[in-house]
Amino acid sequence: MNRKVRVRFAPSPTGPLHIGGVRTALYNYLFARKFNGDMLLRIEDTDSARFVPGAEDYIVEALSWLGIEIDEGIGAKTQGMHAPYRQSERKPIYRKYVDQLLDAGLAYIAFDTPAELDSKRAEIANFQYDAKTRGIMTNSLTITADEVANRISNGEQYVVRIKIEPNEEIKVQDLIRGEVIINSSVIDDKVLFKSSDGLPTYHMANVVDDFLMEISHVIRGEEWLPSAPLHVLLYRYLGWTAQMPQFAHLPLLLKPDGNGKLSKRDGDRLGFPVFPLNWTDPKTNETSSGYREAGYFPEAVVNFLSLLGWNSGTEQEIFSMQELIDQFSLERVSKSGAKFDYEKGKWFNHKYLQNKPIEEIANLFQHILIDKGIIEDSDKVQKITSLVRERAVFVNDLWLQSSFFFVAPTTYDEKTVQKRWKAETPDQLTELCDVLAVIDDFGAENTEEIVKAWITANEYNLGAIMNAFRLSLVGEPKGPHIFDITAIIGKDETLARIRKAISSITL
RNA sequence: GGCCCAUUCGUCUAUCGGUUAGGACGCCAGGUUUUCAUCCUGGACAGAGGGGUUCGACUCCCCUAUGGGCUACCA
Repeated sequence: MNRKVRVRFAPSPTGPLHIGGVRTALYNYLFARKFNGDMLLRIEDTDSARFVPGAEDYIVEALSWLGIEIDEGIGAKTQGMHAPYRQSERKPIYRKYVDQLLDAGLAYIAFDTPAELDSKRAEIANFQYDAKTRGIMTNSLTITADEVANRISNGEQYVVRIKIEPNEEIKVQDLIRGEVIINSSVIDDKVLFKSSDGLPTYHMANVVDDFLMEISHVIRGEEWLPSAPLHVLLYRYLGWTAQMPQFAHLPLLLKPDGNGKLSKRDGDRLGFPVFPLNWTDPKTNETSSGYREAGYFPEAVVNFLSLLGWNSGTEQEIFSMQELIDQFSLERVSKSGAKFDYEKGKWFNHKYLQNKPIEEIANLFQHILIDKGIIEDSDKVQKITSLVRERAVFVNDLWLQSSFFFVAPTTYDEKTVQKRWKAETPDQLTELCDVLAVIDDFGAENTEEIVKAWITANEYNLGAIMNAFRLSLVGEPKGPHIFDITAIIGKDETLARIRKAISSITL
């Protein structure tokens, strides 16, 4: 089939977009771009009870942050020819197709209340509303047309159910899994439409919209695989088999430990984000952390996610969005669920932090400094950044790695004092101050040369001097090359720190 | 319970009947270093089990086990 590739990401606005949803959106996007197709964003808000304010904006913002561009629908520059793209706003569209099924005898009206259904389920083990049981239920198949009309005109609520013929092998061609066959007897007469709000359910709305929006490929999570045969049937009942999209069901993202689908709880429990952006639940005020606020680069998140369930077949690990687009294929999506490995996610961010231009990283760091009330010229910030960035995973780590450049230590690491601060240390450091005080060129190389010559001349222990020196400057046994530090903080500050250490460290 | 999907190092994965089963994260060791980290080098670590098919199975088939998903007037 040679039709234009059109895919959609169709989340339900019931809360923040889960990271698994992000991956689904990403794969849709990569597929669309690869084949010069269209990426649509449609909001599936047919369940008015579960609507959460702000969720839709969140979805749009998250995709935008990640660089997943929407060509058509919600969040697109121009809405597109199939507007509206919010199912609640498409309400008038669906009724016609529901009636079409009803008129053809492929669906029927049912009056059973939720309470009645519950009691049936309690009464009959494994109760399923289907060919075997619909005869004992209250519906247009068991009561007269007059009574149906009567009940409706009396304002009684009803649903429309699909009438599934039993004992038929329904085949679903899945681009990732191959042919999946399900016997129609195990599918129940799903509700397609509810009179209470005049809206279709997911299954109906999904099929109707995918048809009307000319969707060519449905790429969605594996949790939809069991209902795919129902959708196939719906396309057939509606007479749209020829236009039916191709299906691809993605493997799920699993918990890092143990088993099961990755959930919000796991993030809280294991201490990593499962959402792209921070989110505050409008009802409970509960907040969930996001990758963006945790300091991730969107490119790193995209790269990380792209490899959770797909691989290029090469040994390449770092991919730009364009490289992903060029190399992506559904055939190379794996079939089994992928456990979410947060450590690897950090590794990706580390890589991106190293590979980005130093100016860009320094600029981000400068904003962090400003937030802390530290004003430094960008030249100096860039120098410091280049000294410490290789040890940072996130931009925020730069502060942890370099705060001593900006703020003199006020305490000295106890263990290091024990190990490095000897009885003779104060005298030696006082001597060091004298040596440093007369250096004109305080550049790293020159200072190092002079200090080392002094150490050699006096036959001091290099390690002993240097470690005490470091402790004075940093307060901890960490940090870059000592003379890179002294060069940046300058002679006066260096001397002040040594003197302060001498006066405050007592054995 | 029923139905569906899946199963290679701890994790993400390569392998599309013949390989010393490869890479990456993590882990361990060594090296670099005045410290910590980075980095470099090396190492340990895998085909769930049982039957077939085949000259030959990680690869194909079946069974079992295990894991996951679905089973709503939720998506």
